[in-house]
Amino acid sequence: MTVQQIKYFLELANELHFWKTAEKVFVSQSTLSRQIRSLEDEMGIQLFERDKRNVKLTDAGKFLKEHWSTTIKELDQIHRQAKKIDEGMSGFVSISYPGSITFRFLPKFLETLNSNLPDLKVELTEPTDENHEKLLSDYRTDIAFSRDEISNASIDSLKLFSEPICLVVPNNHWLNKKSLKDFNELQDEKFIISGLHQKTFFASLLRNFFNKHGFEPKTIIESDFGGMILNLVSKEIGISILPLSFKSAKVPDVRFIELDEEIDLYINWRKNEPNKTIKKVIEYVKLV
Amino acid sequence: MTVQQIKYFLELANELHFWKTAEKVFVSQSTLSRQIRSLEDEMGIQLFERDKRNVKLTDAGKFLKEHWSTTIKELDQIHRQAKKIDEGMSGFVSISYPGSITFRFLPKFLETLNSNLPDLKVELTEPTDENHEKLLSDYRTDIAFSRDEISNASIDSLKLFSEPICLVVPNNHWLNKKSLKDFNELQDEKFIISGLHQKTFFASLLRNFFNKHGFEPKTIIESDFGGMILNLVSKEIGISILPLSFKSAKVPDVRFIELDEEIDLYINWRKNEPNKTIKKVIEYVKLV
DNA sequence: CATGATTAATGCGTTTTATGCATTAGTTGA
DNA sequence: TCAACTAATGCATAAAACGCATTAATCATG
Repeated sequence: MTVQQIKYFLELANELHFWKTAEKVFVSQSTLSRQIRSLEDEMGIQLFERDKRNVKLTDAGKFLKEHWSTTIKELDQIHRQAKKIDEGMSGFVSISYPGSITFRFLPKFLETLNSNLPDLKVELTEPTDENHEKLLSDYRTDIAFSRDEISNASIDSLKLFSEPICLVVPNNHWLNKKSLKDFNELQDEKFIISGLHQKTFFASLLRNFFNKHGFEPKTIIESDFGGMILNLVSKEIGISILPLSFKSAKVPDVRFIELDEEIDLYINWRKNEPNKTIKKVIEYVKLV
Repeated sequence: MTVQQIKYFLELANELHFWKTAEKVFVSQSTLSRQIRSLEDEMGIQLFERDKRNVKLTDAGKFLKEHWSTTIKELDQIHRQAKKIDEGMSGFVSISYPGSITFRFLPKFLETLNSNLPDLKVELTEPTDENHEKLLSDYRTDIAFSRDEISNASIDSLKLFSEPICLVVPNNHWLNKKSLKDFNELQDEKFIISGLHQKTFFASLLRNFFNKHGFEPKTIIESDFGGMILNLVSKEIGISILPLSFKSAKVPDVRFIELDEEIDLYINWRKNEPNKTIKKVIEYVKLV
């Protein structure tokens, strides 16, 4: 049994047509036919019911389609990770991060990393709705920066720093730290913030913050993208609340007013990570 | 890449000696050498560091040893289950059960099953320390009878029946239902029961029961095996507490005195089980 | 109902890969 | 330095993979 045969099977299970599948996997129809037959013989299990016209999965075939799909995905991830280990400092590492560190922490860290490990490639992803635990356990990322702390027995976490969250206002806005006595003074302001119904950590933090101050913002634009938000604020379309890190984006005509709330940044990685390159990258993170 | 190559790799990873491994997997040393080299070339990963004398796993090799071990075990389980589905009513089903149903429910059920599905083989296991969830999710069992209810999102459970737990005493023992006013009357009795420190459900039930009656038994023999316990009681070595099902064992010179506590029996199976034979067996269980 | 279109299975020749015997080449230990 | 041990390789043979051409079975259509 070869991994290739399993992949032929999975493709045929989707397509249920030998000719079409053969084209898709770049072999002749007769080769595909024989490979599937060979697989059935070796396992002693009939995978498809078929005649000259119809191809159908058997019950066992349906079962294997489901489970082999998972297994092949896992194998691909394992092999990719093994390749990463083999390549070491000349390979690559996957890092996921929240948008809010785009302008300060992350560039500094990547600069440090590049100086010390110039041959190491970095794959950056800014996940939108996957959770970090799954990204790490599936080897889709090797290091996950997050704003919330992850409590999971198979993941190690470390808090890197805290920073204030800020009101973000246009330069000539009437508001400054000294003049803000009560949040209800802002009830006429237009807000450009994350949708408060969302499940992200930052949305949750905003909900808690507003509840604490007994305040309900008038949201006119919902967005998660800090760069976009900063630009809209500078054009005086509305005001926002973002972590102080965004100040480093140096968008003109925008002021940051620190609030009495802080937000953290955590680094997370798989417990007992065997990959020495990832371990070294984590050490460099701690140095930033 | 073939499954066989991965198995060669895993065996060599354990043995770290080509000649010895080749013997174990029934191929020549040169075949093994070429198969491992072929695997390394195809993956573009060095798995072993070796010269003419020493064989050592690389870091990537160590990683793959760990993960491929798991993957191969899963594949074997998947294939076994697929075979089971393919064979249907002429195949086999795995059932795990607690010892306490050996003498009544289980024989009746197996009789029913054999009458209706005479070509179906049944594999019975009485697990000692594995938990049912894992046995089911790993396809090591298809149906798990348990005394405790399993709350798990991927397992369906059904309560089959309740029965009293009983004091089990020798025939000529002074004790009977009417004469037992207070459990402390038994403080001089010698008990033959499960070790109360154990993590089994029945041990837990016994602990709770004794605590409720403010009683601490004088345990002289710790055993989980009902058959053994019954024999020892009949020889007047001590008394015990067991579910009423054991009465059907018809061990002579033993009496069962029902207590005011009941114990349940549950049947558990994988949620959304695709195997029609297992589904049918579950239906027969409900008929008993 | 006959015929043509469609498609999975199979015959056959060629190419590629796997296998094991024999041998080489490198690494120790005495 | 030499012998013992063992992974890698040369080589001949067997087995498997592959694709072209064809067969055989299943419909849809006229």
